[in-house]
Amino acid sequence: MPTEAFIQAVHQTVKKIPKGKVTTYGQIAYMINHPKNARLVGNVLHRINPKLNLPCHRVVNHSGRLVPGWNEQQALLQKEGVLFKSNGNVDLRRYFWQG
DNA sequence: CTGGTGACGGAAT
DNA sequence: GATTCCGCCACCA
Repeated sequence: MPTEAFIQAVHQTVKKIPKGKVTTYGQIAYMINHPKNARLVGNVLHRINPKLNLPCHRVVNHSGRLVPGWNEQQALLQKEGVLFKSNGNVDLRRYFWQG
C-alpha cells in the first residue's frame, strides 16, 4: 500500500474517533488493514497537517500514555470528560474506542 | 546507499 | 508491573 493512501486512511479513521474516547496507534493500524504498522501511524500523526483539524489528541499508545512533550493534549482530553490515572495516563479500560 | 530513529506493539523473561 | 528484544517502515543526515 502506497504511503499516500496510508496517510489518507489514517486521517479518515482519526476523524471518526468519538468525543470523550481515545484509541491507540495499533488499533488504527489494525482498522486500516495494516496491523504491523502502528509505528507509521505514529509518524503520520507526528507530522500531521494542523489545518485538517483532526482530533489527534485522542490517540495514545497501547499503555494509555500521552504524547511526550505535548502538554496541551491532557487538557484537550479533560475538556471532553476524560479522566486520568494517578500516573497521568489514560484509563484505556474506560475510554478505549475500537470503531 | 546506509544506518539510526521513532507520537508503536507484542512476546518472552 | 518492569526489562529486553525484535519486526515494522517512512524519513533524514
